[in-house]
Amino acid sequence: MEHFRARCAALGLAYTHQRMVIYRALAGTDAHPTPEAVYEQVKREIPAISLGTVYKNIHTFTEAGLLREVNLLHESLRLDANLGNHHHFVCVRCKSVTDIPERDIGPLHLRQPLPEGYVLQRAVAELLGVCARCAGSEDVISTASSQ
Amino acid sequence: MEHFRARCAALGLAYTHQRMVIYRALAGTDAHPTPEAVYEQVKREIPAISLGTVYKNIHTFTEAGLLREVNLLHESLRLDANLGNHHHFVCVRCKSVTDIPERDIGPLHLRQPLPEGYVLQRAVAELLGVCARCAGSEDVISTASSQ
DNA sequence: TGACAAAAGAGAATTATTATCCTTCAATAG
DNA sequence: CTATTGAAGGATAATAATTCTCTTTTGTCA
Ligand SMILES: [Mn+2]
Ligand SMILES: [Mn+2]
Ligand SMILES: [Zn+2]
Ligand SMILES: [Zn+2]
Repeated sequence: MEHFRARCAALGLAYTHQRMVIYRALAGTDAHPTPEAVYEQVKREIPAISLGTVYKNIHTFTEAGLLREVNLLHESLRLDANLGNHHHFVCVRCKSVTDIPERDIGPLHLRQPLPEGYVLQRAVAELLGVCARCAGSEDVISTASSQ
Repeated sequence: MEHFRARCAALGLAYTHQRMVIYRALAGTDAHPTPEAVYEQVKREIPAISLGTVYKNIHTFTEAGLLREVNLLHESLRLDANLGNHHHFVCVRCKSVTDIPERDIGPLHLRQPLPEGYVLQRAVAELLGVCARCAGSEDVISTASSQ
């Protein structure tokens, strides 16, 4: 766990006390906190830390692969008038959402019960990847000058 | 599709031209638009419509069950330092996210190929429901559709 | 048709996030 | 062990998304 200094070095990131405490706040919980929650936690140890520093490091860590975003689509509300059961493919590049018919994926059955007291209403698969348009127009290969 | 007037009546909602056009913009696409995108679409037909009206009706429709939010966690970025493969249970009440071990759910294998050109990177299950704390603390007996 | 609650429009306010600008500091070469 | 320097931090302004407040208009129903 205290390889953090080495991991920063390996990633070409400067090691700072702020980074260490921010990362520790995240790695030390199984909740899925907001930047604000991380900020509140870190402030207990570094009262003078800036919220901007928390945001900046969250992005740095995410780009470096030390963290993941739970919700790729958090930037804005996204709506769906299709009320039937179906799954979603989300493009990590353009954030487009494509419906996937329910029958295209095996039923999401629970092999183990949920934690005590939890009540399940619905289960959907979220497929993450790159959509056709983004895959075709990117640095994958410069064969495309379409669109 | 033009039962919309009747559906409004059944839901106790006043029928307005704005509502009809907003709903039509949503029901007429398989994209998963933002409120802004809906607003832009609707403005073509009702140039004087207010963005607030779009937001208000989106909420009204969602509460009425005519629409769904794609992203329950859009209010703020949520972070995860657990890089291993696992699934998530999201509480529709308190928005808490609980890790579900990958082995607790059958592998999400695709029975049909993705649309041409799509590249899959990762697949996760999102279980929606009510967490133990929320289920235990409220009149959650009718957990079908509340928020 | 008239009364009234609901809905729409305008714009201010709030919240989440990002950008800017200046200061401080970690890394590293000498 | 310094000096240099670009990266990182802190303060705060700016932006984007969403909600709130207030006033006017409109749909519903008697
Ligand atoms: Mn959908
Ligand atoms: Mn997780
Ligand atoms: Zn894409
Ligand atoms: Zn809950």
